[in-house]
Amino acid sequence: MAASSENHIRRSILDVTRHLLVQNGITNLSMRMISRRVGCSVGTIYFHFKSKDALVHTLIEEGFELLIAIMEQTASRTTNPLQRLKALCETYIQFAMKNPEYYEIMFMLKPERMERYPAEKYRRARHTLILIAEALEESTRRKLLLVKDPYQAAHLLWAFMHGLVSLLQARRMDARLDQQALIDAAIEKITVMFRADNENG
Amino acid sequence: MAASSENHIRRSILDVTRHLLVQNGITNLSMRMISRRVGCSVGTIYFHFKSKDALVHTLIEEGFELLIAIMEQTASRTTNPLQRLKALCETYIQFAMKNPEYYEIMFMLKPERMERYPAEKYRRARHTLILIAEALEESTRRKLLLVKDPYQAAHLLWAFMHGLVSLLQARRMDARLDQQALIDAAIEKITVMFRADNENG
Amino acid sequence: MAASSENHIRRSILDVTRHLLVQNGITNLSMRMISRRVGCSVGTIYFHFKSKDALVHTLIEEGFELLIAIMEQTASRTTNPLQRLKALCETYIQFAMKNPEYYEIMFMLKPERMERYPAEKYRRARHTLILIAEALEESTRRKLLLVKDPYQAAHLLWAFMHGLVSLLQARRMDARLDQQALIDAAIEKITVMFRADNENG
Amino acid sequence: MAASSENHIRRSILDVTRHLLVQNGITNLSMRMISRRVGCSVGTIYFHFKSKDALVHTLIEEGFELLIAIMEQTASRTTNPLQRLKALCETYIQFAMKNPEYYEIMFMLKPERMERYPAEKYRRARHTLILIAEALEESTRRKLLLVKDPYQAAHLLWAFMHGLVSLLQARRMDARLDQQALIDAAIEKITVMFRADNENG
DNA sequence: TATGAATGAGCATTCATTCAT
DNA sequence: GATGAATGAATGCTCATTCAT
Repeated sequence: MAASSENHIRRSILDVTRHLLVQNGITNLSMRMISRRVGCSVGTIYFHFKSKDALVHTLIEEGFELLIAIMEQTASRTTNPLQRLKALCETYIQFAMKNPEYYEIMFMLKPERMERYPAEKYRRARHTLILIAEALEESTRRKLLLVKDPYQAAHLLWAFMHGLVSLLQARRMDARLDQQALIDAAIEKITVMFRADNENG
Repeated sequence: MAASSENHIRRSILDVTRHLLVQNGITNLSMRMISRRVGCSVGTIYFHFKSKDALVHTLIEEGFELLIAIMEQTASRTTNPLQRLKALCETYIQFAMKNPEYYEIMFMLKPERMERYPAEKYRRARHTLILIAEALEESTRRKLLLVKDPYQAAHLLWAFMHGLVSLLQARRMDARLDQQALIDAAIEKITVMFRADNENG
Repeated sequence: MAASSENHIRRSILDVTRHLLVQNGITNLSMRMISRRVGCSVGTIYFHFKSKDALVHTLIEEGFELLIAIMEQTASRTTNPLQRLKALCETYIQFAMKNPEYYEIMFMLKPERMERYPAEKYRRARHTLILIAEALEESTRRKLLLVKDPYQAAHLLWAFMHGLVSLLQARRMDARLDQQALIDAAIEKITVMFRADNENG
Repeated sequence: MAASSENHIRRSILDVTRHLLVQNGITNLSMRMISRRVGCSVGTIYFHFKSKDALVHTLIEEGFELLIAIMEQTASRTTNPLQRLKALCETYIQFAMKNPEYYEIMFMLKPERMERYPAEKYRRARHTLILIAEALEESTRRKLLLVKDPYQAAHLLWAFMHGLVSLLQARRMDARLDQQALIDAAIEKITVMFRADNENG
């Protein structure tokens, strides 16, 4: 492609922003700081991105593209719906733990504090839920699980996973507990939760 | 009396702060704004609280006292451990949904961005986990559930509940789903998760 | 005398202020800090002193009273005018070095920055100069020195001493020089400066 | 050119700061006031100077460069050491009287109140003392004066001059005395102080 | 006498953003 | 494409002072 140098600095800005996001959180993110770290002027950032919000939007979009890509890849790799469910959950948690900065802006911002971040962008999260719901539904069809409302159930699984990763990332869980053991136990419980013989009404 | 009028403004400051916390989050919380809303000068806030941090600390402490109080009350009200477990979870979720501002400063701040908030205060959250762990353990003793590591299991339950309430509060779940139905379903799953005959490892 | 408790706290305020003055200088002196150190409320200070300025005025006055007292005592103790001159200079320097806080507010404040400090208070410094001028004049009369304008000469001596003590107090002189040796040398030079056979015009 | 307009405002900031320094002293110097007087925003000052301290540092450095430059120029102009000594003293006093704002930040701040002002900057004052000491030493070598410890003697002369200019600047000397006459008398005494036949120890 | 509560103006500093060049 | 210069509003916090009690 052409414009390689412009892409280079644009990419730098995005990457520096991501790193600063992990370190300082979104609220301590400043254009000045980004420019200093990138080694360009603030004006340059404004040339590539309309505003600070636009810069963060771009990262949010990138994050969702990345997450959806790996979730679909995972979904397509396994035909057994139960195994697929487990794999999807593992993929989600892995994504969150490996990309805390993406995860933060994708899932941990409150909408009322950033009305300016277009809601429609966040709705892409549903794609992930649909993949999970499909695995639940197919499992039910094949009598491997018994799930009445797969879409709602997908939300419950999401809640579980989200709670786990956000407490881990916030380092709020007892440090004496083994992190991987917790994740493994959680994933095991996920399949248990919807066992056919558990449904009781 | 003097005491009541002095308490009045102090209380006002705390309450206004809580409300602003829900609206704007902790990072958009400003002393000026609090004073404007309370109808006093900034200096007055500084008369009652040493600093912005001290003001937030007071709220954090209040929140934990409130949560622990109702959790213990709940725990003491029910002898059947399975019912107690359920009641504890309901109480926790209710607390979070009714007091989003307390919940935010208690459970949704990342430590690296609030080093100045004394860690020891946050450790009080463990009291809640211990109450849950005890219910799990007693249930196991009475063969109502089968939980190998009750403390770890309590963390898993906590993660589930935390994920649920934080996604609900952030309005990130599909609005077409009924909120109360989701909560009920979650609580039902919680007991299912540790059914005796589910343990397979 | 009666009013002992009131005097006690009043005295405390004055003494604490003096100590803070040495540590922080006049500009970092705050009513809050004084009250904290005294262990009373700010209001109490305002009961005893009309304002921060009035408090400092009181100290300035105290300082001048003290200085004038010891200068007069010194003057009255020695009849030989040359010895008296030397003793007066020694006394002045000693006062400055032992009471840096008094010295600061007495001699190191610029009038344009504190118009509110009544000039007439500062004029009391002239009493000191007159004692020195008298010693110079009497020395001249007795042909021990040759001083044409004793009052101007007193000002020169004052300048010398003031320069010495203020540079020493500000720790601006080379630390490798012995402080007492400098003072001794200065005092020696003072008598030399007005030797009869030095006058050449 | 661009360079001239950028320098223009930077220079304005420095000059306004100097003027405010004379009027109000360093402690009453505020960034707001500077910006108001310059006619720019506070942010602009912060664009040109990292902080208030950095701004003052720049002035301190400027002051020392100026003083050292004219002292060296004076030193190089006269070969006769006695005349050189006199000229150096005149130059020093002139500098102080003409640049009271530089003089204040260079010589009248107490170190405990300005720890942040790098000590190494102040040590440049010694250069001035060395020039004076050299003149004293050469005068002694040529038997024009008799000075045992020229470096200490230079400090004494400095003290004398510093006392004179700081009392004059603070307008603490009797206003009826002629200022220039005082300065002249002081300079005359300076040479007298170290006359060969005065040394008696 | 003494205090606790309150105020309003002030402080240094940082921020997202703009724009001529 | 990119920058340096500038802005105005915001931030947390401190200050001397007042006054009812």
